[in-house]
Parts: sequence; structure tokens; C-alpha cells
Amino acid sequence: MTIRTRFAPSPTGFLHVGGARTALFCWLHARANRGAFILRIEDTDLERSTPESVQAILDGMDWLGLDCDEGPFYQTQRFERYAEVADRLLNEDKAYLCYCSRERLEKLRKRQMDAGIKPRYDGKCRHLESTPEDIKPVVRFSNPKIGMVSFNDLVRGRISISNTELDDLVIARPDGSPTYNFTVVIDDMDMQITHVIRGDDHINNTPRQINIYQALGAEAPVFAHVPMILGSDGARLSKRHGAVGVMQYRNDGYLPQAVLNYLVRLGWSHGDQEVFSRDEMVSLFSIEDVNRKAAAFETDKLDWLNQHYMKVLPTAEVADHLAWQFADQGINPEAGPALENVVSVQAERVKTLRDMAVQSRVFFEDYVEFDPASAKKHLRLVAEHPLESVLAKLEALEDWSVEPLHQVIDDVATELDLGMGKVAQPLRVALTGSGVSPSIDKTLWLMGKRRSLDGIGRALKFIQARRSENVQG
RNA sequence: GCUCCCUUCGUCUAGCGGUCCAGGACGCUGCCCUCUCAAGGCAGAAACACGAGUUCGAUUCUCGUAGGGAGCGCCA
Repeated sequence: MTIRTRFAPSPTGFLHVGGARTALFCWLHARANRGAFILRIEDTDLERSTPESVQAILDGMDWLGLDCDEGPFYQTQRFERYAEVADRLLNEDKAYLCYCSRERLEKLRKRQMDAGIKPRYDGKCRHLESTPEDIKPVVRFSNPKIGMVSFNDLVRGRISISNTELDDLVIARPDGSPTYNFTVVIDDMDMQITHVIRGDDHINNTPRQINIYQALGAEAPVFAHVPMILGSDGARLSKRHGAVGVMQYRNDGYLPQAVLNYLVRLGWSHGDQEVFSRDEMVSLFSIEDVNRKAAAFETDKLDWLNQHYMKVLPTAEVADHLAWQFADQGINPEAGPALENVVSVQAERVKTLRDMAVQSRVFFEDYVEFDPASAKKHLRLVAEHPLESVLAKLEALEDWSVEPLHQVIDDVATELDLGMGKVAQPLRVALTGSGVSPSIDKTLWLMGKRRSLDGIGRALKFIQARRSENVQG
């Protein structure tokens, strides 16, 4: 039998990292077993579901490269099917109509809580003599009263629960709309899902779903409950932890490869290996190797992976992602060096593509003014001669590439009997306006001849102005 | 309250009874390299929640305790 997995988000917001990791595990399990990955949108909550959220989820999946083989299917388009199955259960006496008011249910719940027992429906309407005329009933599933439900979870092992802990859950509301535990079962059954991989917040739902499968005469799929992702404070990941939407990571300058790699290592491992290409993930992944413990999301390691991928991925590929950041930062990529060159120089200096864009702006736009501290420290009178010397040599230089540029600086330092720092630092400030930039030869290279010469000219003027001040003072 | 689940360095994890005075990675600290910042190299600090069993032997198996999480909806 071919393996079929599904990812079934409800469209009430963007795709967050927890959902993304669940989706990744589902996708991997399908791909690793040459099976099918199905996407199903659980949009039965008409109040909270929005088309924007559907799109946001699709965008997130797309960005991560989690392609599905079937779907997306929408539950709202399957209402007839749910109603049909509910009727069947009703006819077979495996479900019944319940006329209990919410008020009665409230009281019941409270009484049970007070008595120290688990609140559950008492089955009042299970064998009703007469049916009230004026109340629209809900449909309840007749859960078995005795026995145990037991299943072998692929990540947790055997999980058992007594039927006495379960109650007759509502499967259809008065208006006929189905509820969650009912729709998942029918969908997974109809879509022939073999492996249900989902968050461990669903563990408690599983036994009652298994009972529904049995009532339907269907075989339950294999379950695998993966742990939740916690925020860095140890609490369950939520909106207040900031960038939990997957697309936010794109905006913040992370590569999808890095996010994927980070996510897969959160709860799953393969020996001591830390870096996995997509192909490696597929060939090495096994759902049974997933950890049981909830994991905390730490950005430090994501940063490291992101930089790693910026360094090792083909520069052209990284450059494509960098282009997005340039657009986002309002920097014209045409006004400077090729983005591939920027990547090759900057990758080892920044953690994110956004930082790369921000710190590369100076190669595309003239800086506005010198950083005061750097200028004060390095654009001194003693720097005038070295800068003039560099300027003269650069003007004459025809091959504007790293090697010869390095040679120029070297020559000036030797000729003037100065350390590299005495030449490079003033030059750096002249070129970029600040005291921090890539190595001086590469800075010149990215800067280009025109912008470099202009910068040195500005620095020289600055120094001259400073001298006249000194003379006056 | 009840039921279910979880528990190795700060964090992610390896470990599937002896190979563990517990290994890797991120982060952190120090040193080296060095034109700034990085990157890189080397070194270092840092963990089996606790208590009983089982066993010749427990990080590894069982049971308790403590702590954490989830569920108990006409939400998904």
C-alpha cells in the first residue's frame, strides 16, 4: 500500500513555524516512502476562516518548497458528504439526536468539576422516549461505554485510554454543520490517508476518532504525534514570540533552506549530523526517529544555519533571494556591483540577507556623511599623503579586480613605510564613510572605480578642511 | 479537579544495560590569525530532575515523587 500523508491546517492565520514543521514532517514521510502528500484546508469554522489565511498558508508552503501531490481540498466543499455519513450513523443507531440545552450542559459540567471528576456528557438523550418539537437537536456519536482504546503511536509508542474517559461527542450542530473530530475522520478515511502526522495536542482526540473509524467500519490510519515547539522562554510558541509566521522569516532575510534545516533538526536527528540538504532529509528521514520532547525555538542556531547556507549555496541562488531584500530596502541593484559579487564578499560577514542588503547599500548609493567618530579617528593629517598616493595609483589602474587592488594598497604601505592599517583604515572611511567594511581590497572592488575615487576625493577635502581649522585655531 | 503526554549541557540533540568520570552542534569564554568587522583555526566551561526498585552492572528497564505540557467545546 502506498503511503499517504496529509497536512490539514485551519486557515485562521498565517503558517506558523509549528505548523510548518508538522507539514515538513508529513511531506518528508511521504517523500521518504515514495508516497503522496495531500493538503487539506480545514475551514469548517466559518467565523474564523479567511481566504487571506488560505493564501498565506499556500504562500508559506510554496516558499519552503513543500509541494503537495493532491489538493488543496476544502472541507467546506464536502458538507454533503459529512451529512450523509452522519445520517448513516443515525440510521445504524451509532449516533443519536440530542436536545440538551447549553445551559444544562454548563450545569452538568460544573457539577462534575465540583465533584472532582472529568466533565463529560451524561448520555441523557441517548435513549429518549419522546422528542421535543421546538428544539433543533445536535447529533451525538454513541461512544462505546466499556473497553479500552489503544493505538501504537509512531513517536510515542503505545497509548491507551479507557472508554469511560470518553463521552458522546457532538458530530453535527443544529444547523447540520459538522464538527472537527467528525470531519477529520471522514476526510482521512475518504482520502485514504495511511499516516496521520500532527501536533501532540491531538493525542487526546485520537481515541475518540478511532472509535468513529470503528463505527464506520473503517480501519484507522497509523498515528504519529509530534511534539510542540516552544518559544525561547519555554512557553508554547505564540504570537507574542514575534516572527512565528513563516513568511516573516523570508522578510527578515532567512533562506528557506536554513529554515527547513533548522526545523527538521528541531525534534528529529540523524546521529551528529547538523546540515541536511533537501535530498538528504528525504533519504534519511524516519518518523520514528522524531523526539518525544517539546523543543524550544532558538534563533541563534537558525542564524548560524542561515549564514552557513549563504556561504555554501551557489552565489547566483543566494543573489536571487538578496534581490528581494534589495527591493524591500529600496536599493537599486542596478546602481552597483553584481549581486553575486556582493554575496561572495558579504556572506561570511552577516547572519541574514536583510543585514547583507543593509550593509551593502554603500556599494550602490553614495554615503551621506562620514561617521563622526571614524572620521575623527582616521581622517587625520597623517592620512593625507597615503590617500593621495592611493588615489594616484588607483586612477592609473586599469584592471579593477581584487588582486591588483590589493597590490596597490600593499605598494603604498611599503613605499611609505607604513603598516597596512595606516593605509587601509583611512581609505575605508574614505570609501564607505565608516570604520567597518569588508577587507579593503574587496571593498574597493565592490565599490567600483568611480565611487572609490570620489570617496577618496571627499576624504581629502575633509582633511584639508580640518587643516585650515587647525591653522585658524 | 480528572485523563493523557513529556523530563541528558543555557538551547537543539547523540545515547537504544557495560564502549559514558556522557559525544556533537549553536551560543558563551580564552588564545591564534588579522587593514576594521566578520569568517576561520585551536582550547575551555557547561547536562543524565529526584527517590526507590530490577540487574553482577543503570543515562538506558519498572514504579513512585517533583516539575512542565496538552485535552476535558455545538474551535480546529
